[in-house]
Amino acid sequence: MDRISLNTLGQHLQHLRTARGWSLSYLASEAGIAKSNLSRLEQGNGNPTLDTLWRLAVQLEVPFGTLVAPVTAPLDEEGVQVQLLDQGRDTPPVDAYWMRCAPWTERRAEAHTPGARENITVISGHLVVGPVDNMQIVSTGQSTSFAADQAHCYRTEESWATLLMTIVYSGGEEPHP
Amino acid sequence: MDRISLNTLGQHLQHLRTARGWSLSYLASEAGIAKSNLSRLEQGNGNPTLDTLWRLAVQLEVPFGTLVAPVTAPLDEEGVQVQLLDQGRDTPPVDAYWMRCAPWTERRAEAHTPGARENITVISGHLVVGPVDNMQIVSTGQSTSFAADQAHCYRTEESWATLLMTIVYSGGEEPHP
DNA sequence: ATGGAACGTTCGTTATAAGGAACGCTCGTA
DNA sequence: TACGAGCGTTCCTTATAACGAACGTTCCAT
Repeated sequence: MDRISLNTLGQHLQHLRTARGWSLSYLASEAGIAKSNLSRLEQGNGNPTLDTLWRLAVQLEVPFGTLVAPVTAPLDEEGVQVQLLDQGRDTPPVDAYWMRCAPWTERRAEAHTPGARENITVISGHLVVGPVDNMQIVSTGQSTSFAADQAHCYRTEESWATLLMTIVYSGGEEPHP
Repeated sequence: MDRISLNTLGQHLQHLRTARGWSLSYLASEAGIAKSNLSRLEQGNGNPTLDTLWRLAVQLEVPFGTLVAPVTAPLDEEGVQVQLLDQGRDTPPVDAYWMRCAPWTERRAEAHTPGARENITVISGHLVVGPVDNMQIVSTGQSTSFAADQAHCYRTEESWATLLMTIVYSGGEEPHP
């Protein structure tokens, strides 16, 4: 938990509150917390408990994660943004990601667990993706699927690319043994 | 914040931890919190700070809200939750959705614009989906694709189903003319 | 002008979440 | 059998989040 996250939480809280035309005192009172508490949070200091967050989320009628969720995906490593969307823990386990790549970038990924497969659907732009010895071009709206239990790679050309990716771990094996 | 929420948080934490085959001591140490703290949380007592929740979410590689999410998320009247994830406005335009369906529910959808296709990837559970005269079963981790310029349908059986869906509008036609 | 009410902030106090050192327990292993 | 390593739990202590009563503002209504 760093200062940046706390700042975004504060800004987010204040935005949600003022968007409703509510005063700080009013929100604090309705949520059942001290206004000094809320004041500190909006300033980006403090480290609220789950109880406090919960009361605020209920009062603002906002899904819980929204209070803390960064405005945009924060991770930018070499022009690639990745955000975990959801995880399925049935058999097989499935991880779902949203991913955005800048033009002319390449992201290499190590092999996942044996039998794992990846599924790609391109939302905008196009990219070249797959096992390093068998990469394919995937255009806007298209999907592809490949074995991910070997080194693989995502590469963009002249345009940005946005895509959904799922990793399917075979036969109920755990992704993080 | 009531006792029930704390219990579900505890159960959720414990499930995520054991699913990875991690010991309580290990997770606490990796996340940088005292194991007494984690122990208390898993028992459904305590009221963690955002810092503590954050460290656990990062270590478990779980989206933040997931830790706290209620067992039964709010559903619309038909037992189906839909959330727009992203929109691509290249050619062709693409809409990306996350979708969750309760057991034994059926959602009918009208035809989209001519040439539109839908792409489904199942994250957990399984469902029967496609044009009403040609529906297919799709299991966890699998994908399918079908013409969406005719009436189509999503149907679950005995289990919940979570999926990613993309709608691809053909030839640059706008989804909402 | 002047009182009152509401606003957001600051500060000392109190409640409590997090930390850390025990404990009893179950395993393998010598 | 005895030992050590690791497990999860239970205390007690310490750090700190939440509270509540101030405070200085602003802005109306008197």
